[in-house]
Amino acid sequence: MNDHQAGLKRFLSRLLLRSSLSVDEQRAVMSLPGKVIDTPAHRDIVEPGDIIHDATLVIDGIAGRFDQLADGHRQITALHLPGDMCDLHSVAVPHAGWGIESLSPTRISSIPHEAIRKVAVDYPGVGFAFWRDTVVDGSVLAKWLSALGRRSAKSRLAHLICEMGIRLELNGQGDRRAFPLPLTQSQLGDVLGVTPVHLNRSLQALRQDELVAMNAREVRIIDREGLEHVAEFDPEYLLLDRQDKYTGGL
Amino acid sequence: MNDHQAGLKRFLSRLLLRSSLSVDEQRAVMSLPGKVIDTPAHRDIVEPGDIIHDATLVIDGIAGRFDQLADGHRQITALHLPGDMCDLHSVAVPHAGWGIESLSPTRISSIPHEAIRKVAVDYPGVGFAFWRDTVVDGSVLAKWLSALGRRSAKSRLAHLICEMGIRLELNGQGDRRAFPLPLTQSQLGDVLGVTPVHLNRSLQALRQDELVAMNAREVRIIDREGLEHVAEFDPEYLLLDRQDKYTGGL
DNA sequence: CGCCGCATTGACGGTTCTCAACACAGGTGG
DNA sequence: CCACCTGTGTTGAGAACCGTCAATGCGGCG
Repeated sequence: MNDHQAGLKRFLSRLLLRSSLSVDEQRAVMSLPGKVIDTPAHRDIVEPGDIIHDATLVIDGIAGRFDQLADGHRQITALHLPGDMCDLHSVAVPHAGWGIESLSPTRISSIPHEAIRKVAVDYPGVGFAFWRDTVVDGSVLAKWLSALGRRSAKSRLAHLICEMGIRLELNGQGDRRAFPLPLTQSQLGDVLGVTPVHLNRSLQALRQDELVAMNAREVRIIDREGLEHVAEFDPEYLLLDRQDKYTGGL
Repeated sequence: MNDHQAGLKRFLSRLLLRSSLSVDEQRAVMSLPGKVIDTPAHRDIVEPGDIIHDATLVIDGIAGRFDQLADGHRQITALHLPGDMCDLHSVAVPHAGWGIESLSPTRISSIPHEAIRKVAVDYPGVGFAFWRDTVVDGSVLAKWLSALGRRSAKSRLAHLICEMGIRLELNGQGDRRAFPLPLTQSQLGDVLGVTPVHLNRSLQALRQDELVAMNAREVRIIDREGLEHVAEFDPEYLLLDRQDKYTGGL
């Protein structure tokens, strides 16, 4: 199995987490074409304002969706792990108001919108799974918005660490108590809406409380329960159960 | 035409803004069933955690989607105007992690998911329009996230006022310089992630700068250009143009 | 070795929160 | 008609959170 197919397989697993797909439907997803591209860290994969014709599937590394302000400051609005289709929503809305950047060295597969659309139309169950995947993306976005509006930086950082643990565990990259997270403090600040300096201080507060030990490469959670308490973390918003049990199989 | 149909018509206009639909497809949307319900202000229409079987179409008034914290504080994550389907995404994900509340006295129509799903499957173009509508919702969410992370309260308030002007103008409720906005300062604070006290002070700053005059019922923008400058407002994220020109008509 | 990006620390200032008080309008019951 | 109540808007003072600026240390890499 080549890298592109390995990425598709992870993407398919992600879909199957929330949607039932028949063998035919699964085969249709697995037969999507794509071109593998390697990028170093800190590169823009999609520039804000582009009109795009291909979706970006993360095979390895971490990518970020961001919004850019006039002064050049960035707010990262989503983190994308291996198996995530960064901009599945771009299939419906090709005019990118956002950008995508590689946060760590990243291997991606570029998949033509046209092929994705054809699968969605030919297999309504897959189309529904795509729609649902977009909704999951929005659910995470809403939770981040709520955290940014109502929680302290320390609590937001704890929340993000809890979330990344669950998502990476699902991907088979470590488990929820210890996992790789190759992000700089500056990038974490761009996610959480704080400056690098303040992120550093928030992190030290978590270390001081003996909740977590982490560096630029990996996270070790010392007291998961305590961390979840600081974060008020409830993984429900990640929608980890089958959603189609309520929708007549679609 | 009854109220339910009037609401559907506005919803259809919203879809047509971004997606082309054939006469048959439009008729399918207009034939969706629904039950009209009136609610006073400050009522929960959907409780967080519910499993829901009907989507909520706003016919009149303003509704808000919110996330609730352990201490009872709310963060409003979306505002829904007449013609908006509050929780179209619930068709794909019926397990609500969010809640919906009426912010002003509101008339809604409750539309069975089942009917919406059937239309989406029978008419792939409509299904695609639904998906696209969900993406627009996410685009606004991302812009709000970015504002919350990177802008001052004053700038965020200015941004929200600019956005509401455009959205209400599209609805035929006033124009972008003067429009009804029946929200309390406390509710605006819940949208912008600030306390009512600080929202009041941010608003006074805008009044001081002679940018806007507003009360609990309506907004009059005195200097739209100045306001957009404070907000760094660019309406692109509202995706007001036809998106299907890039997607082969879907 | 020297360079560069990143983590860390300190001092200071601005933004926003909390707590508290008061004004005002609309609605309700006497 | 008036007294009262409640929700909302407004203002002030002090504290907590977070940003800015600046300097230092540290590790990887040429």
